[in-house]
Amino acid sequence: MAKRSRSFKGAPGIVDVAARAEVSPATVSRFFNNPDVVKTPTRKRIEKAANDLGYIRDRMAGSMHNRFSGTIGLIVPTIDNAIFSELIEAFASQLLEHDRTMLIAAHGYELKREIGIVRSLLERRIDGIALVGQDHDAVPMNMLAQRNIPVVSIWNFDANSSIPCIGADNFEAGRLVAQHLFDLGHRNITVIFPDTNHNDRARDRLSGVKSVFKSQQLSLSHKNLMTCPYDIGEAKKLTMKILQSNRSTAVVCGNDIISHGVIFACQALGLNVPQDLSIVGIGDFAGSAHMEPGLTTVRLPAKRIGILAADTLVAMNETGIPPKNKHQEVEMRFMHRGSTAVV
Amino acid sequence: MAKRSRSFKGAPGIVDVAARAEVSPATVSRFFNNPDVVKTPTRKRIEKAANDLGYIRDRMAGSMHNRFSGTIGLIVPTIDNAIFSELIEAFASQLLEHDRTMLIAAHGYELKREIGIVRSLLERRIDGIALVGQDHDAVPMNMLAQRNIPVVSIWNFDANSSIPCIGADNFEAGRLVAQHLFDLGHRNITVIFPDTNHNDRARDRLSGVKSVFKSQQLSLSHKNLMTCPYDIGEAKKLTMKILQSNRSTAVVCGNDIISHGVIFACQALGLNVPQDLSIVGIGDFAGSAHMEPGLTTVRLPAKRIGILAADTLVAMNETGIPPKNKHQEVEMRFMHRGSTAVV
DNA sequence: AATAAAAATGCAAACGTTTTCATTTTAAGG
DNA sequence: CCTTAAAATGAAAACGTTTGCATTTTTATT
Repeated sequence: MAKRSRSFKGAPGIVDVAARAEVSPATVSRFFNNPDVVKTPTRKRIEKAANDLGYIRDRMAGSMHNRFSGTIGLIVPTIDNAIFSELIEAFASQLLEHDRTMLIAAHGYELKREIGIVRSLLERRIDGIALVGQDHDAVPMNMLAQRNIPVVSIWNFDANSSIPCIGADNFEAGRLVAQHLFDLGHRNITVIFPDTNHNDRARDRLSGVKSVFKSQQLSLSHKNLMTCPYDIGEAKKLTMKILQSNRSTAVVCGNDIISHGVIFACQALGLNVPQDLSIVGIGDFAGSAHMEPGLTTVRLPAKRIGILAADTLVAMNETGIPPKNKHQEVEMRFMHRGSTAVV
Repeated sequence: MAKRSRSFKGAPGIVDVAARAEVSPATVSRFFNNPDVVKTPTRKRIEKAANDLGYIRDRMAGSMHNRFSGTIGLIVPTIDNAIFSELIEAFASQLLEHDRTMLIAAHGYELKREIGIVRSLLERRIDGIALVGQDHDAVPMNMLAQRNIPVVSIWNFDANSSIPCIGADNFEAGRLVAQHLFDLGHRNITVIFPDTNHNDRARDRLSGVKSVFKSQQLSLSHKNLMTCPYDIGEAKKLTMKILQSNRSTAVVCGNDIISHGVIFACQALGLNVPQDLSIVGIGDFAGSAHMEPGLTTVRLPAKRIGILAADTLVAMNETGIPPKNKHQEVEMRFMHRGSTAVV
């Protein structure tokens, strides 16, 4: 029986391949990492040997030298929600293009959980990490900084962010939808937003909405500003309750999820959208374009953000460190659909 | 300057902690992996040293001995879709409970891509992997088998599956919704399903539907069996086209996504659901319960599947290998909501 | 208090690669 | 065909842990 160092574990190692190809392990390593430095005939032999043996390299072992693991982390508030799924998919696919893989975790909108997650990712030696938003605990940020791990903040654009960011201008998104309603003549407007604590995206959007109210000399009181979780059912329930006493002509929702709930609530109550009530969302998730009526909203290019984030992170650890353009803004698009009309 | 072997890289290593705590690296290692074998005072010293230094262990280095990396893979057809997001989130969270992390990738319903993905995951030394469905290319399955990597098939229950599986009886799901329509008196039924090639879930559901047709002596012809991708917009478009010439009283959809599209199509055409058309889906995704009308469907416990899958995989590499109950069936629930009515 | 057994710790050899440096082979130039 | 430079390969030392074995310390027993 030939010399098969690792065979008892079931898998051949680089030395097995080397032996079979009659070269040194070093050359096999080069074959995989830097193919053009090995002569063609040798290359062929190694390739054949590797195939015959079904060799799969152990990047982990390699990473002990490399300092790079080929794995990049992504932390999102939640996976189980249309909001981020497009982003996640795009990020993962683009990483695959770069021969990297994604390690993902969700903190469920509890920023404190991020510290444990970051630690766990760090223990697995990630080469970089993408974090949603700008609000983060100092502890994990320090862990990352101390280790010089490339970090990007995604989703929200902030020209003053200390770490590189890739995202859309959420203030502007909020401004756009609110202004749209005012332009249609609405003056009695209800605003339904998620909790803005530890959530810069929602906070910025709300600021944008408020800026329009202010410019119109209107007040946004407690009575017409409601808080609602990221859940269609909750949004629907809440809306059905407030619509009994509330005579608004329009609703601004902090995101499309809430909008869906509001629209369903109207349908349940027999209200006509947009004749009886105009509704706007932010995000343009799957379904928003096709529901009836179509939801007027702002399209945030989640896919593009995911791709840019992946590219940026990979570039950060391939080149030196910080990316040329530290703050990358992606364009939004206002989508005027059937859920809004003149008052 | 103290001896800091790895410090130039920015991060302290186990020997730095050992030096500071005045013990050997071996003891520090034990402190982390098997705390109860180290005496309390020593433990305290190590803990303090590790904290002072901000030490984060390098599991990768440890995995060179361990054979376990603490990382588990999940391959799904798609991330960007309500179908699997609940599953993914549950799987990831449960793994975190077990101090593992998830490596995830999507093949976009192209089974051939699974081979590259599996290879990539294997190179990262996953401890186990969960695959959606039973239809898989032989190549990746062999790679996994050769290496003795625990594998579970999730989503679909199949009592004869050669690998462990955790899922629901999709045949029964199809049977349930079709039978429901027949029980309501429907005889002219359109069936809209995703492509069943390389998709055992859809295939089994369709078989279930067909079994009802057969038992009712009805035929399911080309004319009333349509294929449609997993996309609300496509489903809506298709439905709007076929509803012009088609006088069915009910539609069976292969999944809730398609159902949503069908319902929106009806609303766009001014048809009343369920009076003019009854609609059933399968899955019970986010939104199905709250849309108007609520969608009659079958609830597949995605969360439970995710948790069970995580637990099973972890158990598989903690105990010996194969789980006690190789085939785990999770219960479904038929959800009768507003989208169906007597003809 | 002495001895045996058990518990805690240390030493040093792995784990499977990559990489530096040295050596051999090939190609180029005259 | 010989010399020199360049290209290809090999030998061996890392990388940061874990772990088997040996050694020391503690606890229990008489």
